[in-house]
Formats: sequence, C-alpha cells, structure tokens
Amino acid sequence: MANKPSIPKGTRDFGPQEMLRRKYIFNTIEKVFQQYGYLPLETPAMEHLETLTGKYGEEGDRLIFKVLKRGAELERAMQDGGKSLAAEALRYDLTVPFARYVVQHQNELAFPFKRYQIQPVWRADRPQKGRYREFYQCDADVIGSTSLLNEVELVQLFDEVFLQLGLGVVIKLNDRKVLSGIAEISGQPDKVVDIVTAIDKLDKIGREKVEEEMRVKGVSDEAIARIAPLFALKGAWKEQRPQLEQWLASSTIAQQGLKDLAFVFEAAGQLKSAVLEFDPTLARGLDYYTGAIFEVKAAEGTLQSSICGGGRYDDLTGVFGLKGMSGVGISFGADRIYDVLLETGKFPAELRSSTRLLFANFGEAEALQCLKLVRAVREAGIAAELYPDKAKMARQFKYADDKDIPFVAIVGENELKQGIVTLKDMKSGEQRAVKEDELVATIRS
RNA sequence: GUGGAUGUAGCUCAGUUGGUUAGAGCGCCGGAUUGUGGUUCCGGAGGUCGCCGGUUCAAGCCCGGUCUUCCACCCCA
Repeated sequence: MANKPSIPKGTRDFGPQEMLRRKYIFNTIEKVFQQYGYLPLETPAMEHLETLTGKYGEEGDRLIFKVLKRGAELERAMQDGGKSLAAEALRYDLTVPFARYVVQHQNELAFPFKRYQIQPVWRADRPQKGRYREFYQCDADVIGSTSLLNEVELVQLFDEVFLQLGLGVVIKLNDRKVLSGIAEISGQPDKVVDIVTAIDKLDKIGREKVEEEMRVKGVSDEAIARIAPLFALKGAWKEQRPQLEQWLASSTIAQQGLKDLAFVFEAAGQLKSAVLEFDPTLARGLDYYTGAIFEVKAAEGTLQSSICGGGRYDDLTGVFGLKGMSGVGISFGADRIYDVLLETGKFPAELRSSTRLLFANFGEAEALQCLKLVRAVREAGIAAELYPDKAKMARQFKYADDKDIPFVAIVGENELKQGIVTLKDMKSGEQRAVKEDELVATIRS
C-alpha cells in the first residue's frame, strides 16, 4: 500500500522550471497564430468513440485510448459479450474534433474559418524518446477555402515561429497528387498506399529496401522499374521540377500537384530563417491528406523525428455530414520542440522565475513596511515578493539565488528608521541605499 | 501490437567469482560568518538496491513474473 506514488506510462509531470519553458513555447506559437488571424478553440478531452474510430486508419484505431463504460452500463456490456465496453475515447488529435466542431456549428461560423487549438492529445503508443502517451499539439487550420494562399501562409507561419524560437528548421513540402501520379505512372494506381509508405522510408532504409518492400506488398517489378526515376532526382525544387514534369508527363493529377507546389514555392518567397524543401518521399497522414503535405524537422540537435506536421484534406467534414469543405492545417509538437530547444540550449536564460525583486524579512515591523513597498512595486508592473518568514539572511539570499531573482531589497531596523531600502544587485553583488520612492525607478534602470 | 536492453541516495553513476555495517561526485541540511547568496573549509542527513516471488546457509549480484525508461519495427507530434 505504501508503494511509491507514480504516474502512468508515457505521461509526465512538468515542474516549475519546465513549465516556464513550455509556456514560452506555447506563448510564442499562440502569439504568431493570433498574428495570422487564427481564433482560439477548445474541445473536450473525450469524444464519442464513433467520432474518432475510422479516421486514423487501422493503426490509428488501435492507438485510441478508450474510456470504459461505468456502472450498470458496463455490466450490461460485459454480459453482452464484452464487445462494446467503451462509448467514449480520449481525443487522438485536434483535427478530427475540429472537423466535428465545424459540422456542428456550421451555421454560426464565418468561412473561411481559421482556428487554433493548443491542447493535449492521447495515444496508446509504446513510449520512446520524444514519443509520449500524453502530449500537446498546437494546431492551426483553415477550413472552407481551397486557395493555395493558405498553404503559403502556413509555410510563413512555420518560418515565423521558428525564427522567434531561434531554432533552425527544414520545412519539407510535398503534394499528395504527386504521390498519386507516381502510382499512376507505375501502372498500379491501386497500390498508392503501399508504394507511398515504402518510398516514405527512403532516407532511412535506402533504395534497395524500399523496392524490396514494394515487391513484398505486391507491386510488380515493372511498376517498380517505372518508379526508378524518383531515385535519380537531383538538386533542389527548381532543378527537380523539370525532371518531375518530364517523368510524370502522362499523369494529369501529378501535373496539377507540381503546379500547386510551384505556386507555393514561388509565393512563399524568401523565408526569414527556415529552409523550404521539396521532398517527394514525404507521405504522412495518408488517411486524409489530399493536397499539400508538410513536415518540419529540426536542423539542429539529435532528434531525427519531425517536430511539426500538416497538410490539406479535402472533405474532412464529409464523414460528419458536411460535404465539400476543404481544409488545410498544421500542427506543432510542443513536447518535441521542447526537447530540441533544451538539447540545443536555445531557451532564453532568464526563464527561471518571474520575480524581479525579493524583499528580505527582518521581522514583523520591517515586514509590514515591506508589504507596502511590495504593493507599490507590483502596481508599477514589477514582479516582486516578500519572503514570508523571518529567517536567516543566508537562507533568504539563497532563496533569491535559487529562483534567479536579480534584486533583493533589504529593509532592516536601520533602513526602517531612515526610510530607505538597501538594494542589492545579485549578479554584481553591489548594494546601495535607495529612497523608498526611488525603488521602482532604480530597478527599471 | 512484435522483438531487445535498462532500473542502486534528489541527480549522474561505481559496486570484484553471490559473503558481515552498499560507496563516490554533485545536490540537500548544519556550522565557520546571529544583516548577505553564488567561491572556500568542516560536519551531517539521506537507500526495504523498481516491485513481487523463487534458488541458496547467504542475493544489489542468479532465475521467473511485473512495472518503468530506452532501442529497433510499426506508426507518428
């Protein structure tokens, strides 16, 4: 019974220092979302199970955390053969709940509807580094517009966020239509998923294993041979484009995809800090992406997996009864961004606490005087606190040191008599007498 | 979901072929310094060796199970 307390697999506590850093990430992303005109949305942690199932593929369904029925309902379900023990489930991502929300509230929304959502999601995956069972997604989506300007805007949004976070990244771009075109050219358009999930692994396992995997999945040697030009692509987008146009000439869908990509590359223009790259092997989220596909990887640090994803999905709301609504969105993986920023030392140094001034406590009379000063300082917009107990100076200074508080105000018997404050700069160690009414101005300088 | 590693003080890790009171560094607490932290010196506290069971005269060490973390696959933020 007296076992050490613990938390479930793949979940984490976030201590104060960690939270200050996490909030820095969330705040940065949120600020940029708002700057780009996205509106906030929150949806419940739980959805009806049927809202979620079937939206993420077979693999996805397996990873949905189901919520057990309770009481008499559970009894009945168990007697019924235990087939439907759950009617609800924790959200798996933010996109499907968003689609559900849009359908439910379609008459109240102004389209194109741009929303952002920053909430945790849950997946019953086996945890690994950078992979958790509970983690935060920061999504921005536009629904009700087919314009490629949205894709352009999202690329610029990625760029802006990582510029502000000071992290070098590569934004990878592809288009589902190009992938469909490749399958079409191969002569086995019915094998798109198998072909595409195989070439998605190219940079990881190499050409030979990719071809082997396709063969295993039933792609003919002839089709594999027709895909070969993919491996011969050279250069960046500008050089790759003519090669792709030639190779995929007979596929109208591929040509459309290439045209769309060209528009995005051109309109996005020169990015501020991120690198925008075409990656024909990028194939995530096949279960609903239909146009653009995005992925962001850190250009620094050792985390190889992606830190953001996204793409366009035509008709995501269709399954909920609203047809013809195209949407495009992106998702920031805050937890992975945290890991990368920590590893690369990109967090601002002054994130340890918000307090700028600590009043030392010398006893009741002094403390009561400090209480007035604390109030005045706070009202002037400076975060300040009064040490609550009359403790040794060493303890109080150590407290300031631990919390990285830059200034300590000393108000003892002497100061009290003279109506002054001894202000110590914790970094330099210097201290000087300051009149009570000059305290705010001195800290500000 | 498949396969494989890992777990010793708050943290990072030692711990010999199984053998008496399980160690170090850092951190923490106290003192040198009753109005001064971050440096120095001295002292101290802190562990049912992840958990449960088994083998043995004897288990941190061997065996089984379980949980955690991590790695590969799968998939993905």
